[in-house]
Amino acid sequence: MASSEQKQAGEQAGSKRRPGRPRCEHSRQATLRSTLKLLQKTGFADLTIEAIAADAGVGKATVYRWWPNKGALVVDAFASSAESQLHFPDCGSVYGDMSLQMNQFLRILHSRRGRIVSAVIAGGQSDAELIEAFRKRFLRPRRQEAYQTLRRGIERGELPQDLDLDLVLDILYGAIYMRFLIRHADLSERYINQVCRLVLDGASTIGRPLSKVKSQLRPTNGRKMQGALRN
Amino acid sequence: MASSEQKQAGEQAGSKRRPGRPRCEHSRQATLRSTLKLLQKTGFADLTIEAIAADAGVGKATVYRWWPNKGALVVDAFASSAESQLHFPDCGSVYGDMSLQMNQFLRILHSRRGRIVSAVIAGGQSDAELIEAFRKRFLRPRRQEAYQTLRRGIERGELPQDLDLDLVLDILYGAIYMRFLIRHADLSERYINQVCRLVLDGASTIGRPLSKVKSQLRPTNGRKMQGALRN
Amino acid sequence: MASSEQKQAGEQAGSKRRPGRPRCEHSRQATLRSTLKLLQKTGFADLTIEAIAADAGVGKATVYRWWPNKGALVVDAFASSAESQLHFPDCGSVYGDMSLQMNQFLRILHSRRGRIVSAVIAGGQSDAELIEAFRKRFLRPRRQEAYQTLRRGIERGELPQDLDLDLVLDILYGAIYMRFLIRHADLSERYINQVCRLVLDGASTIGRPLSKVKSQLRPTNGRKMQGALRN
Amino acid sequence: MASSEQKQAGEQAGSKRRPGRPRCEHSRQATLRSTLKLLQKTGFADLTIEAIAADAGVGKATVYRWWPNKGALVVDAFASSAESQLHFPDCGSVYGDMSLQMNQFLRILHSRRGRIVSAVIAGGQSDAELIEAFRKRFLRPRRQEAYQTLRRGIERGELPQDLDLDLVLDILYGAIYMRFLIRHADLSERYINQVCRLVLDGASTIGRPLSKVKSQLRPTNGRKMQGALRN
DNA sequence: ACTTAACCGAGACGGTACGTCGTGTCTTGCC
DNA sequence: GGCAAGACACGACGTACCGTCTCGGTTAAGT
Repeated sequence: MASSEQKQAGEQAGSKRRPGRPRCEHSRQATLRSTLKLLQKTGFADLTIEAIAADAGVGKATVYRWWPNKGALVVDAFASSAESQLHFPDCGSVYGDMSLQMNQFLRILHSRRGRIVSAVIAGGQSDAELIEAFRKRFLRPRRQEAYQTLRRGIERGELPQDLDLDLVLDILYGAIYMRFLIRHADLSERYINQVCRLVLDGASTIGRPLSKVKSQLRPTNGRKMQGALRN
Repeated sequence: MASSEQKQAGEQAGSKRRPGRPRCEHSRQATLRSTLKLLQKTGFADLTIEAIAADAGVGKATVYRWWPNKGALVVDAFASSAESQLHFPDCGSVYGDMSLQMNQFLRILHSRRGRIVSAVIAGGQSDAELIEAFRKRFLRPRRQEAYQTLRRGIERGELPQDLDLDLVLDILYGAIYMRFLIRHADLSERYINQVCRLVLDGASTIGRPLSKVKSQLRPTNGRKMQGALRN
Repeated sequence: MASSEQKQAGEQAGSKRRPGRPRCEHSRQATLRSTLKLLQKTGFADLTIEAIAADAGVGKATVYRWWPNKGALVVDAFASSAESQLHFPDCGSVYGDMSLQMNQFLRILHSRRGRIVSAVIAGGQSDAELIEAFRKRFLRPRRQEAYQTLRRGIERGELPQDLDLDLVLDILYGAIYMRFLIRHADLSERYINQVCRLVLDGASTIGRPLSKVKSQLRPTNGRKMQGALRN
Repeated sequence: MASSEQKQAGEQAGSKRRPGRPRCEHSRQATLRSTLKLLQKTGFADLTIEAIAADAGVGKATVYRWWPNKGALVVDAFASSAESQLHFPDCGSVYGDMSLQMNQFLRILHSRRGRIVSAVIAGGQSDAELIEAFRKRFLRPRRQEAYQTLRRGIERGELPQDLDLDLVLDILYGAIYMRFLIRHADLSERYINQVCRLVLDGASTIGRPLSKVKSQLRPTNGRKMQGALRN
């Protein structure tokens, strides 16, 4: 994926311009633009290079020259659309910060960009580079900021010190992704707030990684485990 | 999707056989079997109906006669294979039952059939009928059982009476789906147990739907109003 | 072709009715009727057994039970439509009789049955039985009568005694078939009259078979042949 | 039909190449060659584009890009193979020239290419474009030459000046086509010579169009009005 | 009246070819 | 040498008929 980046890096490394006409920036952007546009209409599986090239007024060979396959192109297009960074405020409570942040995410999912997110995740199920790009360009940056939010909560004493941050964030966001992808129930602001409250409340008491917890991991008998529910 | 079911249901409803030669059950099962077999090798996008028909020794038209598209076929195959695999035991505690069931699910996801789950969800992002079939044939039946598990917990007093069951289940399973689909962190037994503990613990205290909290329909019930319950 | 005939003959030969339900005459006629109907719309190549069966409200297997292939069915249908025998008058001159007879034929070709004639000839190009049936059921009966017409002309002295009748008839009717099949020029009554006159005039002088003619068949030199044109 | 010709003509007319890769002449000829080859084995109805493409080592889409249907392809193949085969010589007499040319045609019909002629005429009975292509690519060019042959005969005085050339040619060739297509009698060299003699003899005396006969435009010519000329 | 056997309609079956579409590669002439 | 245009070999698509095969039901002759 993102082959254009690599090739440009190659140019700079040689410190000498390649001969011939340099690549046409206009074509590149038209291609990315058309990719996003069509992706919102048709989904990843039905997206065709042919249609993108036609829509962009670009030769098919030009597309293949710069992107090795559909996934790489979609990744590039997706990354180039990461326009407005999300705002992670500090409003004094983990619940407030997280629910605000998650509601921003919700609005993205409900916007036209949401179709692209689902398309990228869908495509990523059969294209390792595509899902990797999704993680690197979309998930990770957001998560870095979410870490800060949770750490502030720990400092404030709202959350235990040895909290497994990824655990909490996967639970929180997993609840969103689930309804977003499977669409079996309403993905509303209210739902997000409920998720937030339940998970953060659970985290505030027992959210530490099990490795540091004294109790058994897997009780040999379900009956005996009953009492262990409260750790 | 799942057209064979519907047509057969139609027969039974009319209580009178349709005229003409009845469908060949042998072909149906050979088709489903080949679908599963090939899906484990190639992934959803590269799976072709042509290959399925050839592998099953079945005419292509026969496949199209009973399944409108690749997705419906895959869902049918998946559902028919996974139907009797996931049990919700009663071992005396919500945590025990849920973590056991979720670990069963985990094993499916990690088996070769896991590819099928991700394929169906991926395909469903651009095919409404496909994701609907996934919900109807796979998600919903299991969820019915999960409701029972949670209700037993309520009866035992482990969970509050007015708990929003779907909320809890979406949080629990969302955490699994997230790591399964985005693959950014290890989807281990340990992870599942942690999720289970955190979420059920959170649920045991504050997981009631807000609407019921505000209306206070049944004040005689032993519910404890949380001070933190706002928004 | 015409397998139904053969089977019925078989019944009679055994002088004992076969057990079981006898064949349904209604289905047979509906099939033939639909064959003619569709043949007028689509031509031989595009005619399908499936469409015939559907149009006739008859099972496909019933068609195959009684006719081994499309050609045989078309032959039967064509033969069953040989309703009105042509009228071969005796009006005192070969020209008068033949032109009248050919004009009757012209009207058939221009009617809806004309499409069937062309379809049968077309189909006959890749189905020996079909063209044989055309000869036997359509061409031969007409030719028998045409022989009479020409023989009357010979008796009257209008045509030479040793005239090759088939030669003359093939020239006369060939001119019609050519324009009918290739459709490069108008196939009109006037054209037929012209053909008739030219050919019969030619026949009246030199139409004897060459075997009885003294002159060389193939002159070794074209120059010398010039005078031989008049025999 | 014959689309390649037209498109190439279009190029030349615009005197400017179309953009994009030009068509591959090698593929075109391989396709035509395979068409002829297979047509001699299987007949028109059983000929498949799929087999042609496979035999020619050509993509099926490439065939469809240049020929709209099987018929057009067959006509193109036939025309391109028969173009330089039929010569109208000038050996000093109409009879000599015509019989020689008709015998050349006879040899074609009796060769393996004869199957192609009958296939095209057969296909043309349910495909107007196919028979039109046959006329344009095969019949018309040859007829132009035949006109010359007959006109030479007129100049030499062998045939009357106001002879209807198409009438004579349709009678001559119709006799061939009839036996060729209906196959009810031997289509031999002897037959052709007989036809030739009879028809040309008939033409030499009365083959003028009736319209011109009645108007009597040029009474100086040595035409003998026939008493039998009525209707 | 009952059995028997062949008929019938409907339509599913394994196939084959259809004509279309998208893939990724290639060849042009222009820039 | 990049670029658009578009032809190319390839392969899967979803459809239409082929000729065969079950089905349940019908129709008569022979018991």
